[in-house]
Amino acid sequence: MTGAPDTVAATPHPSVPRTARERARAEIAREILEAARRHLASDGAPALSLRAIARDLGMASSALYRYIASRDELLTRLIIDAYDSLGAAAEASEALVARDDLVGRFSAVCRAVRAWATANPNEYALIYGSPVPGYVAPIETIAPASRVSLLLVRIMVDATADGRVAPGVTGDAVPPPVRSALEPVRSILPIEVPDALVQLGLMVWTALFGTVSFELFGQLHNAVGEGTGDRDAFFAECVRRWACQIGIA
Amino acid sequence: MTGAPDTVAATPHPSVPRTARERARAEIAREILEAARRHLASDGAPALSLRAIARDLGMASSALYRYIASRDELLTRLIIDAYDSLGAAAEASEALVARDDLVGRFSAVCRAVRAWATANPNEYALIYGSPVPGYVAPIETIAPASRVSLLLVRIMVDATADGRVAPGVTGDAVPPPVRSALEPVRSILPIEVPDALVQLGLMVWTALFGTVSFELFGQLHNAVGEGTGDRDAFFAECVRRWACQIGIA
DNA sequence: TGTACATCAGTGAACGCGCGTTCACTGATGTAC
DNA sequence: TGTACATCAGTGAACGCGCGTTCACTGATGTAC
Repeated sequence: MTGAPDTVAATPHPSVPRTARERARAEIAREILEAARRHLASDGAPALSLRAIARDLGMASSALYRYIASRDELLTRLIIDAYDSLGAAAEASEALVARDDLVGRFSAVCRAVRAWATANPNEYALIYGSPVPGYVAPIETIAPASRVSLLLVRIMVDATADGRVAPGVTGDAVPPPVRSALEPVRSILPIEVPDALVQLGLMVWTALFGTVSFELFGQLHNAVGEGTGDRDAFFAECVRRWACQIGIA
Repeated sequence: MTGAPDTVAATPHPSVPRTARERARAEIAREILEAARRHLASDGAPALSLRAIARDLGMASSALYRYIASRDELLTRLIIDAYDSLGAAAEASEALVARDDLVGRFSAVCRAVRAWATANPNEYALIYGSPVPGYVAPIETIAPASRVSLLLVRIMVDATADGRVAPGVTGDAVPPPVRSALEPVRSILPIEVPDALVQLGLMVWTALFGTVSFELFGQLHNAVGEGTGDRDAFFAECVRRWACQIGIA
């Protein structure tokens, strides 16, 4: 693992591995992840089996250990992958909207989250469902996990900067104990953002994923219609009202 | 299973089994459920093992099949149990509050849900976490699953009946597609309850469990403080604002 | 009250399965002279 | 360009584990006469 940095830098394509062995290795590493994703998508995380992945790739199960340290490490990679995939989808949708259309940006994020979750239910369950007992997510997952919330945060920051937060929110104080609870988010925000907006932002963030989880995990049964477009209409109405609640509409 | 109804009705304690065999059977059935609950609480649903339960009770694993049909059936019983336990806790808390104190009743329900979930994280994950792949909840779970929502519904009905819903909610219409999506809940509600209140009620219900899930499943890490009382303060503030949102405060 | 028979809880062995991980090994690929 | 050695991907057998479920059986409890 000492390597030779300048040798690498001297090659025409520094990011592409040079030797045949390295190319093969990268390729197979990719195939392992792909197979793992396929199994995750079809059977869910609890049923993810290293032996099944090895079978898929036509190799001995022990060979996987040249590429991954353990099942937990593979799970971690899948978790990071899922967060990144969701984050990228949300960012792409949000980027299409004009910067000063705050409600549009907010709606785009919400819709993207729901669409991604619906398209990738097992990936969604992996990151937003019940934690696997005994598994602890390492630090590397934190950054990817924050991508969606960062988008929401930026919308609130922009709203504050442009003076477009409803007066009902700006003029709304928050008790001292709550202020202290909000410290972690506060610390990454400009002081101009009012406490109430931070609180409301957290509530809407939580409500967004709560709604998506309820829909995906079957909790809306007998509560919200399942006819054509019913769920879509309900969700759209939620989004509209959330935007009002954080005072950007 | 034909039985003799009048014989049973003639006994002094009709609900108590008569013969020694029946008493023993009921007792052991209870012990099995208790052991299952213990394992669920300590290791979580995915790790629940019939053999482990049998070991706990000092009996052969095959003997369990005199009491349960399969692992899935046991899971179903635990799910019903969990819903009932949560429902009973929420009902008990809510019952202590004066009927005309709508905000008090609402807060009591919210706090009870969070308290129960915190005290029984694996039970909570069983009913509100990611669904077990391949397991489908049978109809018997529906009624127990509705106990909490029924409490919330009653609060909204009472609020409507007493004319105590904020005018901002009463005078708020909802687009026709949303109306259609809300049909299932509407059908169990008096016509007087405004559409907007139904929508808002669903949103708050979803937000409540979304918040509890986020806290329990570790998603609030780096978002809401974990110092003494921080989470309590944040949750209390959420509850306060939810009450405003549904227009009862 | 006593006997003959039916019911049924519980046993223990077995089936058949799949899993994660380790280890000594082989043979191909890469490297230094 | 050619040879000697080091690296390392992949193999296949094995370890040790646990699981849900079935089945023929035994012996105690209950029932009918």
